Amino acid sequence: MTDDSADESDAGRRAPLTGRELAKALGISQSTISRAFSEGATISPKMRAKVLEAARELGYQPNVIARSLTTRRSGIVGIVTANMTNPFYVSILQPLARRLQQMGLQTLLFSVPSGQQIDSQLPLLLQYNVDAIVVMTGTISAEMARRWADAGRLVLPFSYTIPELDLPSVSCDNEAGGRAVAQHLVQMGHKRPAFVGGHPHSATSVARGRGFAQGLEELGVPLFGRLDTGEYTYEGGYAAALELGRTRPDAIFFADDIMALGGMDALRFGLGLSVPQDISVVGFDNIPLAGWPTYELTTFAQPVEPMIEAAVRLLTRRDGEAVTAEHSALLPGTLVQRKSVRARGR
Amino acid sequence: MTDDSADESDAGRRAPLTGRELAKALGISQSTISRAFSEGATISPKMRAKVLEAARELGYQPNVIARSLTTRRSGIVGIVTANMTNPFYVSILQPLARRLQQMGLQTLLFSVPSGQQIDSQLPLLLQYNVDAIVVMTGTISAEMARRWADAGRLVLPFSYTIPELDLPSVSCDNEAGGRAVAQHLVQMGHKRPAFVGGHPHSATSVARGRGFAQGLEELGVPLFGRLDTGEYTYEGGYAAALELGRTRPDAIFFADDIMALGGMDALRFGLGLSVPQDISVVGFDNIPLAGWPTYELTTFAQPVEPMIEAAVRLLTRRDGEAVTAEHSALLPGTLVQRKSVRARGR
DNA sequence: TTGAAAGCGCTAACAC
DNA sequence: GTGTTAGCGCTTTCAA
Repeated sequence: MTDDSADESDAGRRAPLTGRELAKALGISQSTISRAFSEGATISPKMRAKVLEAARELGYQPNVIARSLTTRRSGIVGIVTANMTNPFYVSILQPLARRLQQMGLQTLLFSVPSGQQIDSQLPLLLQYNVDAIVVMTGTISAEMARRWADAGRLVLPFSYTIPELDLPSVSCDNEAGGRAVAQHLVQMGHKRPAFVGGHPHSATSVARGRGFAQGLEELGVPLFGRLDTGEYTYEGGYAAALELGRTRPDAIFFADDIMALGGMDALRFGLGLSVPQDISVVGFDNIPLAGWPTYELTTFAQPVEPMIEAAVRLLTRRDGEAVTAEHSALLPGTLVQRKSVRARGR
Repeated sequence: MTDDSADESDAGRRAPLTGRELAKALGISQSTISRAFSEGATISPKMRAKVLEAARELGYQPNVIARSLTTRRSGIVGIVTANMTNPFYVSILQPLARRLQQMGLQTLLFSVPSGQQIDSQLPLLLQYNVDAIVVMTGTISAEMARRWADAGRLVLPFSYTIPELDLPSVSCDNEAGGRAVAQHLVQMGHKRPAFVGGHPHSATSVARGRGFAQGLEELGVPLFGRLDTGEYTYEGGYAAALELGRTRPDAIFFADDIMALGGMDALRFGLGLSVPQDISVVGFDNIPLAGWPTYELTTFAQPVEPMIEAAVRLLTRRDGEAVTAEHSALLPGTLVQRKSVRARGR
């Protein structure tokens, strides 16, 4: 490569300052520099102040890559996600990344093709000495999960659970949510409530559906119909509503908002029905779109803030404390009533 | 730390295999292992096959952290973003991350508070030996940009430009887009077209507005009104439309879709106007929402796929080839006509 | 409390 | 082609 800077001082190309260089400049040893930057190291306050001062002045920052080579921790959290077309995940991702940053952790985004097992990709993340992974989607094999746990790494399913594995997880109380929706619909006089689920094997969808069905049963109202779209998308909700709507339920509970919005559009534009006059619609998540005036979707809100805080707490635990399924956070959500549900005459 | 595993074989906690261990197992030198995993290294095909075979069998993978310590490249691309509530950025982020993964690059997500200078955060990224950063938002000082360039790192503004700096960028031809919208609206007989911009100093907003104004001028139609929301949000668009709508333009061009959707809702629900009967609305980006039946928004589509490909091409350049502003990709978009624009009688 | 020295797992000259 | 050797910039014993 031809370098057109003549001078040897070479103001530009300068690599970042190393600890050794800073040490030399201060006439001390490199390990003292290291100690100045380590939390509980044995170093006099005076010396530390001096080092930090000089570091700030000369623009020295420890190289985290080199550090993680010895400590075997990188300060990086991997976030595994598939379906980012779903606004709910986005509304998680951004604040989660920001909170982690505040805690001095970085976020490695890992996107897997929807519905795919994430196992094959994980060794790659392990190579990066990723401290933990937050899994927002997909399944992970028991063996791979154990490999991570054994390496002292946390695998944290977020907003869903993998029932077979002894993993801590952070999620909303989906079953209670489904039940709350059932109670609300019955209370509003609905007689023919239907349910639209996502992927039929996803624990999330199952829990919401079960809570809903049980809630109805407890109140003596039969579940009028049920359909699984296979995936949480606008299009999936649209198609499901088109099919289910023809059977004339008086309310449909969708397992998430994005499907509910697709469903509302299908009912309105595909079937010519009016929401909520002809049929009530309820969603789950409470994404920003749900509050827009065109939709005014009644929905069960996931407690996003507390969920993120719970995740951050688990992710910033010090080593040595094993984190097991017992540390899971199952947080309560709240029903947000808007205008997509209407009282039915009795 | 107390270790409660009695046996010394210690089946669980086993650290990943190192290159040296693999070498010993094969009775060869560690550098041969390294060569087997390096693209253009001088190693016999036979030996390489043998090593890779053994590696697969024993589950060895090179430690990328250690590698990046010597090579000073990490295989990580930082993506700096602020406003992820905007679906457009999301629709970029996911495919971009996935394409980079395919190329063997990882994505470090970096979220900065909206509107903030990103300079302060960049040294942190540099610490991670991030090879390049894709900047989707915010501004960066000339000095910081130079520091990165000097360190052989690419700073790539995506979907926007920082005019003052000699940086390559990938973006849509915003000015041409604005002009195309102007032509379309005039052609459809509009006489009082208005413009709603985002941040008044953002190059993107300025270019779209300028193209629009020039397009109108060329066709002899005066710009009826103009407003800047200060940020690209639904709420911003809503408020702007409320204000601008009262002056009775016959069309509003919003500098992006999310503002346009907010605008449509404001016109409909806030002002009781009907779109497109009373007023036409045009957006920019073509996010998925724009195609939903409630909105059917006519919009200028950014060429997302080509933009991502262009970005990936720049990001995967081999070192040594300096990448300057001349390598910028300014890609043409297309007007997507839906139902939010209606012909006006002459 | 500080310094010296070893090593984390790899790449890259340099020999052979 | 392959082995040897010297680092990359840190953390962490071990002495002093």
